[in-house]
Amino acid sequence: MTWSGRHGGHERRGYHHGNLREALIDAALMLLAEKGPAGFTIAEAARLAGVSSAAPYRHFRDAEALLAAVAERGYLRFAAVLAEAWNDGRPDALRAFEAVGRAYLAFARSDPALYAAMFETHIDFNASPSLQAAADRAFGVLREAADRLAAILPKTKRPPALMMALHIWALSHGIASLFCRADPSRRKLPMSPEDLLEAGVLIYLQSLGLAGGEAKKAE
Amino acid sequence: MTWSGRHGGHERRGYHHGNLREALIDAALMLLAEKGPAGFTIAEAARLAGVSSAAPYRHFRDAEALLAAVAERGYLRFAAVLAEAWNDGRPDALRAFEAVGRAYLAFARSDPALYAAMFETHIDFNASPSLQAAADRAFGVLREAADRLAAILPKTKRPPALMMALHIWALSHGIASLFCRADPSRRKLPMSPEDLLEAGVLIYLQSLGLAGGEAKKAE
DNA sequence: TGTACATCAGTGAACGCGCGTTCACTGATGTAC
DNA sequence: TGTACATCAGTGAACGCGCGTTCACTGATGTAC
Repeated sequence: MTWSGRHGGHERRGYHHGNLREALIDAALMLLAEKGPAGFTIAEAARLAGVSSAAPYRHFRDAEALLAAVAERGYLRFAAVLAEAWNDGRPDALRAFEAVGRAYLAFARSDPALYAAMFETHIDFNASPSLQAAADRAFGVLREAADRLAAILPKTKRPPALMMALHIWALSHGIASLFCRADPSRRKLPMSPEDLLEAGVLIYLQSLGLAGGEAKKAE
Repeated sequence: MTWSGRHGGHERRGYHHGNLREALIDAALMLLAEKGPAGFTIAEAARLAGVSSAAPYRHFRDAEALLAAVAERGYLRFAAVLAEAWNDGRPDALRAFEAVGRAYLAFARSDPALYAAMFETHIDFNASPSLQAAADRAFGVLREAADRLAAILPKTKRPPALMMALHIWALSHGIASLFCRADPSRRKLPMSPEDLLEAGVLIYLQSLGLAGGEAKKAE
């Protein structure tokens, strides 16, 4: 496949690319998807973007900086996707919460390279405040949802909302990373990852006294 | 004992290395720990093992084959560690189950490079039957533990044991991979990963009707 | 309005380097007789 | 028991290649006046 240097409707006009930074992030993403983190090089990203191998250095100090930019974009999109699914807790906290879970898996599934760049690359979050902020924003959606859900649980059984958020995050990430991959390293599963996650979350929430009509019977 | 021990095992003795295959796996592991999957090369593994750069090709077709051998060793050790913690369900299923959880995290924590080679490298399990078997053996311990645990749950609330095993596996893996890393990409946590996992498992099992008694959640 | 100029994003050639891989070879080991 | 020989795990030199990075440069753009 050829990549003539066009990006998002911006026509390549000649000497100046116009949007090279974004084009390089796109290119890096394609390489990650194709060859994994080990097969990614700055030189090839430049080639994909249609510029000389020296050009990327105008925008990124080194390969790590480019990958951090990829991850940052990933977290921003991730936060947006989760927030949209949460929809401010509508129609009710539980259903919105489950929509968030499905959105989580859908994201990992539809863009595995991006997800891997976010969670499998060993990035130093401390090195980039904006990356840290983007990641925090994504987790913030989960945290907010857990808060709202905790509020409707009976007080006697209510655990710290932060812990709930961490449990749900870990379970979602575990399922995504074990069962949602596109490559042959994915584990086989006798059910859909979405069903597995939803069942797990329901069992978990029942224990916390979620009064969900048929979801829980009097003990 | 003579001045040159013949069966030292790790002693280089001249033209023939004697244990190069294992030495290369060791070397690969060190490199993975130091530089991550992207920084690993066959040439450097050979250098670390003290042989010429052509020598590894007597044992491994390419870098991927070496990494698969690393992962296979990892799964074998993992299975052994988990089986030891399970201890055939002693003293009782619940306590043994929690010991397995702790052993899971301890493994990920004490040997993050090995854990990463097993779960973050995108290996094709289908390409190597022995690798597949080793991985199956590790999951088999979890599966067996879930079976035994399910047996003591009230029939009305008992879910398929396979699903239980998958939930626990995903939760453990999620916590390990998010919060047990040794590098700066690890997320901060207001509690120990072990406590987080134990609390999550307890909440989950309570919902399945695990008889209360000692299984109280922390307030 | 036109023009001179500063700024900046790109070029392309160059460099040293280390990797993957092949090759004919060589030294050690085990074994048949 | 000794010896001849097959086998095999290593050597070391060689090669082509592509990467990372630097450098002086050049073309395009925006703007002050």
